Amino acid sequence: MARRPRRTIGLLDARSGAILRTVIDEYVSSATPVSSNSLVEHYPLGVSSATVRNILSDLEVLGLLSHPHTSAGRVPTDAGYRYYVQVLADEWSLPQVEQRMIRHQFGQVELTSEHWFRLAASTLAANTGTAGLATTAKAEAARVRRVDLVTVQDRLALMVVVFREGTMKQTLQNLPLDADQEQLNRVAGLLNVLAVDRTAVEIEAGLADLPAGDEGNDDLDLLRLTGHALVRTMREFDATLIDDIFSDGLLNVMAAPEFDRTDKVRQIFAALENRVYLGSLVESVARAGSVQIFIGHENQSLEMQDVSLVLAPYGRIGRAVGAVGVLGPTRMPYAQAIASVEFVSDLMSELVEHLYA
Amino acid sequence: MARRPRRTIGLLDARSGAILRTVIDEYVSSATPVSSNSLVEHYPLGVSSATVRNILSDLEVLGLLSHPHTSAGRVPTDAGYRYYVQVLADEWSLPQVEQRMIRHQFGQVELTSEHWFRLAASTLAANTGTAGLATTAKAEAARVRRVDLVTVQDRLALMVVVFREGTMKQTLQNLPLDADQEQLNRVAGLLNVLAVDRTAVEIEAGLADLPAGDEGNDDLDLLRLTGHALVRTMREFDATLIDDIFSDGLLNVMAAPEFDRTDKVRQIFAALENRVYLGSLVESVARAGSVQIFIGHENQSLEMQDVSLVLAPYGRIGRAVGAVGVLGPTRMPYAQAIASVEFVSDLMSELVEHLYA
DNA sequence: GTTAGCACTCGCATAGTGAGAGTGCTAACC
DNA sequence: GGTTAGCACTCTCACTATGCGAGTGCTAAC
Repeated sequence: MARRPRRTIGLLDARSGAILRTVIDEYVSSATPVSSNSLVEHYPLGVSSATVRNILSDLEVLGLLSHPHTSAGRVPTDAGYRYYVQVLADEWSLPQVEQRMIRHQFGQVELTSEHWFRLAASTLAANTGTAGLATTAKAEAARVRRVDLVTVQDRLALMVVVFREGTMKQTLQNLPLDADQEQLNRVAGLLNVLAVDRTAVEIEAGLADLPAGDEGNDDLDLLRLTGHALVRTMREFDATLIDDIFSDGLLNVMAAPEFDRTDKVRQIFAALENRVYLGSLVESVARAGSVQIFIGHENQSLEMQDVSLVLAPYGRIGRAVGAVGVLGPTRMPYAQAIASVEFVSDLMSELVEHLYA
Repeated sequence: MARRPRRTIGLLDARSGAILRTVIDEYVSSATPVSSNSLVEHYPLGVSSATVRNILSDLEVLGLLSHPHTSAGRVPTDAGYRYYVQVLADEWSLPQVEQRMIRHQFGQVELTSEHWFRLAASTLAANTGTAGLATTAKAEAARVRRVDLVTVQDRLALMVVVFREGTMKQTLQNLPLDADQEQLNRVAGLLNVLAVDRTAVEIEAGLADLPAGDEGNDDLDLLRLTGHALVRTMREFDATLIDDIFSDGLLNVMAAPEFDRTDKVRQIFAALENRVYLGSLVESVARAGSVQIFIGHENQSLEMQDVSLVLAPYGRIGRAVGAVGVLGPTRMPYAQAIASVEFVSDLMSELVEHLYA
């Protein structure tokens, strides 16, 4: 339907765009299909409901809106939301007061990465009314910051590894001989020389270069043993897509009317447990290097067809990278979500920066 | 209604007890109200449905069964389940094959407490069709197994604490002066002398006994600083009721017909987030020293009125204690749940035993 | 291009109905 | 006295019918 030329935004002329935006804003806040009447009543559109109906009908033909049934109002489609976030959404940023408050909270909390993740998730949840997510930061290949060996029993030692990315792992290690803490300290010293700042591959190479034979040397034997255990631990860690994921506000999402039936809720939880898919999302967000939005059917994962994700990477691209974001119904306040996620991811990046000299 | 004396089990005569048990078994597996007819059809009771009806009616008067409405069958009440677990439930134990398989799995998994918790939770979930839970072990007052200090930046150090109970904590620590790793190693050595095997209170006392003044001594200053940070960390840890809780099989529970409405599901999650109440349960289970069952309304917590918990402590009473258990609808296979929880708690106790010389 | 007017569609709430399930009671039976 | 057959009674559930209200889509006039 060609109309007189107007300023167009994206594919739509200004008026159609404005109406689409209004429909989405209205639907996001009310959760009920939006009728032409309610639009002309609540917004100063300057046209009659009949005209609005014509436009709504056009938007439906374009696949941006849909119709639950004949006598119902309009509901945005995934494509509609996509157009909205791409073209229409007003720039929105967290109020300065909010920003200061969040910064303050991150300053107040104990200097522990776990606290940061939790705080990031809960901040996002609170600011968007959806579920907040935060994954731990991971590098392609983890590098050791420090290894320690602690006696537990005569022939059992605890190996504690701290990675440069901030995560820790502990494993128990059976020893072939009695070793006291003093000896373990010596071995740990050697192990640190071999391992600090190195990846699994590099450490393995270093182990191969150790003087061979020399069976009598207990320290060297223990070094080999614990070194290989360390490499195994690191391999396992490297193979993990997401080490840990923190979430908050899932109860928010459950309260949304689109999740009144339990099977929908189950999908969300199944989705969150699908580390493979989430891992691929985090990876793609890290590659993109900026906030990414996955709306409903755009998600490959079957469990995610009814939810949207807004994710942003944090950390240093190429080194340790994680993601923060929100998960909610496709009917989500995208502008706020994007702004909040961007803000928190910047904040997390600053914090991670601290952990690298 | 006095009848001729019979062998009575608990308060009920043998026949009434048998019928109550049958009703519960049937209801647990079918999830639909049990009618007098279905009982006489499916079980060799040797009496007519009319007689069964009389007995059911008596059991209802006693408050052990209830009636959704006139023309519906009977449903057990919380009191009915209580009587069942107390008096009626058949002894049940995990089949030997199961037991061996589970033992094997615990042997296969990497020697990391986190893996054990996850395995415990998933084992319980799989064996009972409900949600499996496992909390980390905690002592009244944590004792240090090892402390380490790692340089991060010139004036920023990472403190890694391993507790005897197996948990680890890490915090960042701002330093008043530049300190290289060598110096931190020296300080950490002193800190370990002061802290190993000690509680927060004891370490604080030790710090107070340090030679005063002597401002020029950097090592001593750092020792004081990190020592107090350590005490703070431990205090916070001691104040936490449950350090961490692992769960698995929540999707199982959601699939149960009693949780078809989302608001019921929300209650479960709210309940799991209620660390205070869960902590009090773990404590009471630890005090009791054996498996405890909390059925529906017996729970103080409002969110738990529709669920039952079967919990058992593991670890060494008086030292590190945690709990494993299952959470599900009150309509739960109690006998299996009790046996599974007991078995897994014994297994976890064995494993924890390993961590103490 | 816009708008008033109106017919049309469809969901939803309400009421009514019949079938079916299961109980509770009574009177007879052993 | 306990047990049982028989039957009336109650209540839910599924199904159908009905009317209302909401909202659209179309048409003809502006």
